[in-house]
This record gives sequence, C-alpha cells and structure tokens, in this order.
Amino acid sequence: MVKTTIKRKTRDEILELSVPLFAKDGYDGVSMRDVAAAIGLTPAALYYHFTDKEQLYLDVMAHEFREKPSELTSVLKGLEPPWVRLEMYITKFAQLVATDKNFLRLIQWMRLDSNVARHQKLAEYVFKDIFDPVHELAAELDSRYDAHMLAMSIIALVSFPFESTIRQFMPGYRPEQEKPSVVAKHAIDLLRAGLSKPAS
Amino acid sequence: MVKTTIKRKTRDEILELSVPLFAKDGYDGVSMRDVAAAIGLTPAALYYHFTDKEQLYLDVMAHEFREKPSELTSVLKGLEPPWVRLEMYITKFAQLVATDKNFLRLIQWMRLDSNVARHQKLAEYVFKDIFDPVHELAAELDSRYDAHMLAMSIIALVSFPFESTIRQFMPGYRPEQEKPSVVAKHAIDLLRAGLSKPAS
DNA sequence: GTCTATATAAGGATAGAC
DNA sequence: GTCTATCCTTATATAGAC
Repeated sequence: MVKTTIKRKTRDEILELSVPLFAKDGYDGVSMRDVAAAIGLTPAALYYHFTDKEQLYLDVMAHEFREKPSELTSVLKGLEPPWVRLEMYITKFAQLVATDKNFLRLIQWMRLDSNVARHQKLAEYVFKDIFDPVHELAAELDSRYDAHMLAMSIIALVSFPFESTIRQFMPGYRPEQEKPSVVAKHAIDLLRAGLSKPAS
Repeated sequence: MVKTTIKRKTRDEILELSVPLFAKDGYDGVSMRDVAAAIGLTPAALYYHFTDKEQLYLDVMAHEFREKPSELTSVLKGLEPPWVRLEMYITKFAQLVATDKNFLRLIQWMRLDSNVARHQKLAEYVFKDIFDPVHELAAELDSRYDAHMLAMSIIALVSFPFESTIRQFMPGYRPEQEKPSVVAKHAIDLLRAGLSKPAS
C-alpha cells in the first residue's frame, strides 16, 4: 500500500518535471538526456520507468490533462441558464490558460503532431472534455448558429490571445490584455453583443 | 542578368520544396538530409546555397511569407465602408488559410519557437502585414472594443477552425465546416450579430 | 555547383554491475 | 532502482575532388 506510493514517487516526479520541458520545446526538442538531467538521474534510469521516449511523452500528456479539463467541465453541469454557464466557463477557461502556460503549449504542440494515430488519441483524450460541454452549451445558446462552429469560436476567442505570443509585437498591445479577466470580458462582450451594425 | 536567374534556380527550388517539409514537421523535425532528398541533391550541396540549417529555414519563411500577406492587405486599402472591408478581408483570409495549408502550419510552428530573437524577427516580418491592417480596421469598426483585442478576435475566428485539426474528432463536425466560405460566413455572422441576448 | 568522404556531436536505447 | 559504459543511428557541418 505504502509501497506502491513510494514506488510511484520517482515516476510521478519524472512526469511532473517533464511537463515544462515538453511544453517548451516539444517532443523532438526534448531528449532523454534533457529529462534525466532535469530530474537528477541518468538517461538509463528513465528506461526503468518507461519503455521508450514516446511512452514517456504519452504519460506526461496524460498526467497533465487528467484533471484540469474536468475541473472546467464541473462548471457546466449546473442548472443555471445557458448564458450564466457560458460566462462561468469562459472565465474559468481563461483563468486556466493564463495560469498554466504549459497547458496551452502542450496542446499547441499536439495540434502539429503529424503522427495521426497519436494525434487522434491525444485529441480525444484531452480535448473531448474541453470541447464536448461547450458544444452542448453552444447548442442551447443560439440555434441560429452551427453549434460546432460556435463552440469552436468560443474556445478560439479565449485561447487565441494566449497562443499568439506574437501579439506582443503588434500595435495596441498592452500587458493587461494578458490578464484572464480582460480576455474573458472581451470574449463575453463580443459574443453577447457582436459589433455595432453597419450603417446600411 | 540571365545568369542571375539561372544561378538562383536551384536555390529557389530548394526553398520551394522545403516549405511543405518545414510546414509538416517543423524545424527540428526536418533534417538537412530530408531537404536534400526532396530536391534530389546531397546534404553537402545545400551548404553551398545556405550557410547553415537556420539560414535555410529563415529563407524558407521569407520565401513563403513574402507575397501572401500583401495580397490580403490590398483589400483593406479600398475606400469602402469598414464593414465591407471586414467582410472582404475575412473572406480572403479564410480562402488563403484554407487553400494553403503550409501557410498556417508554418505560423503555428513559429509561435512555438522558443528562440526569442528568431521568434520576434519572424513575427514582425510575417505578422505585421497581417495584423496591422486588421487593427486599423478594428479601430474603425466599433469603438466600444479594444482594437487590439478585436483584431485578435477576428483573426482567431477565421484561423482557429483551420488550426484545430482535432475538431475532426469532436461532436457536430462536418466536412463542409472546412470550406472557407462556411468559416468566413460564420465569423461574419457572429461578429455582426453576436448571440441572442440572455433572457434576463 | 555538386559530389564523396568524413569529422564531430547528439540522441535513443540496452547490458550488466551495484 | 539507479548507475557506468557502450552501441548504433542520425544529424550538422566541412574538406577537397570533380
């Protein structure tokens, strides 16, 4: 019982410390030597815990994405009206993405993965819990829109400002725009009201 | 005169054929051997044309992003009212992104580049021409919104559906949603009208 | 301009001692 | 469980012939 916990200690530590490495440099950009050095082990030791590099990466992803999305989802199980739930979800999502930089970068790397099987497996594992509830909500919100596209748009409005680090170099940039509250408010306002109508 | 053209032939061919390689697998995922094989040369020959791999990559990016954004921008120079220009821009942008898969993937890879100097250089080189005109337009469209955030949102609504290949595995997905016309229309509708108001 | 050959390093992975 | 030592492959890059 205790033994299992002890046994897993190193393994969990490896996973935990690997997250920022893979988030920063991606699968190809991280070597087993890099990981080993970060933990304070030799590369050989890693192969006691993981069969190969791919398995380590997969386990790192599972470790990172096990709980986070379900925390998000919990907000949507409530009985509040759709708009209230939307605002809560957007607020929480913005907070998550702003707080945990690794989370979003791992997803960005994942999206570029050319390995179709691995890509799909991760997509379903990670993104299903993020997207599905938004999709359901989108269907409730406004039947004029394609729920899939609307869900996509909601996620895009929140996550894109954090993905696009290059906007730092673009006109009108201010550091406050990185605050989750600012991003969330902008997304909510835009979704709520749209733009002022053309003077047609 | 003619000589210059002939001289540049191989070089341009290398750049042209490298684009899809770097778009698919990113900087670390492409070896000089890969590039050489794609052209039908030996790796050594590449070093006659480019000092090193980084220079090749930089030149590939410059090659890919030299003209595309300025085609987009041309739409925005017109004297039409802001809304007309917005619709034209969104339509064209969606078309570009849908047609040229390499374009977007190269940007996605760029965003994950941890090399700050290279990242910034590319960002300014590539994205300035895409973002600046949208930012100007955003300022004209609706003064209630932060122009920077609004410009970001416009780009997000159009590009995100194409970046997020994982949406293929999400509920409500239909192949038509990959058509630029569908994405553009959705973005325009959403921006124009927003969602139906909450029954508050 | 492109080749062959090769230097040099980095990376994944394993064997066997402790 | 973790180490040392090492194998094998792949990668960037260069030297010098053609």
